Amino acid sequence: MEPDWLDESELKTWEGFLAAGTMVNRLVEQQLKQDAGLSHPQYEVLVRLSNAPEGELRMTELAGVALTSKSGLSYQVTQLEKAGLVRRRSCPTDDRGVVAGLTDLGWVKLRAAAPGHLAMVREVFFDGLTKAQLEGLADGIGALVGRLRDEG
Amino acid sequence: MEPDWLDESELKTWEGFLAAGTMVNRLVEQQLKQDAGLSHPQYEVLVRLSNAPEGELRMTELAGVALTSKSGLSYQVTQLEKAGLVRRRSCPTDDRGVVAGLTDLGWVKLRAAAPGHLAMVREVFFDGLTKAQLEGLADGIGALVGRLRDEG
DNA sequence: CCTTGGTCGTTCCAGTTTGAACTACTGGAC
DNA sequence: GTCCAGTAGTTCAAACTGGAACGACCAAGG
Repeated sequence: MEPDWLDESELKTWEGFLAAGTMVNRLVEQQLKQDAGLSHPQYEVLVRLSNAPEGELRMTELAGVALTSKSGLSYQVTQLEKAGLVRRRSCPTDDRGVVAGLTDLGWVKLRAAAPGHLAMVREVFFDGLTKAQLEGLADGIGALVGRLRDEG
Repeated sequence: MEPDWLDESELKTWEGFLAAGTMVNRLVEQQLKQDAGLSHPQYEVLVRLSNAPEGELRMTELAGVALTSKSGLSYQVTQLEKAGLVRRRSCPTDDRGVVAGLTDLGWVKLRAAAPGHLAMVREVFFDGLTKAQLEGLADGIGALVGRLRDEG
């Protein structure tokens, strides 16, 4: 006997959720790579840092936002360091720790990349939605994220 | 002067959208790998094939659903072929073409993997949403997918 | 026929991702 | 002090990824 499978509407929602995530990511990725030479994860790192005091953050805090695994973050920060956009220094209060911080060039690069990125986000995400759809989507997403954050 | 940046609510929605996609994908991926030894893309291929007549589909049709690039699909099908779950044969009506089809073992594997996968999808996605939230989410996703499918 | 522009699928490559070690350190218990 | 379980971050191997280049084929026009 089959377990209760997804009904037609559920299936469409689930597949749509996966497809939308994939497609949106791909478009954003391409825009960033083309216009700024950054990958999406790299851009995310710059943004997180720019929102932190002094533009600095512990590695763990950076990874905690679930963009990638610890090792993935290590790799990306190394790339950004090679590009001169980010600098590592050891954490003064914990000798195990490392804090990554934006360099001047990092700030410049981020400011230069932001408008193009923003335009793409609007184009592929917000512009396609009515106000009501956006509200509904936001509500659902909020519920999802809240739940996922709890159960790990 | 700054371009019109996302307001607080928009930002939360956008970041949530990315985070939800990432987290859900990770959990599904882990479940499949652990319980069935399949990656999510591989499972997707099996599902698409199982929904096609005779359990067979042209490579292009498989790739068209935006799971991966052409080369990525080629790779995954090769992996599935090595595992004995999928078989390739040349397309009778087009000598360039290749049709991939489920083997008996492929059907068995898929049927065995489906319940666990379904349970995980319910757990991380549907169970966290009220009926109203699900409707809103479905509506928004539908709009997004419709729009993205058009503009490539 | 024979081009010619296009499609199909694979292969190659360089970049990226992941989990599993591994080292170095922390902070509490004793 | 000295354990010791746990955490921070890096490094490694193995897998996966997308794009570009490729050979094979189709199909429309002359």
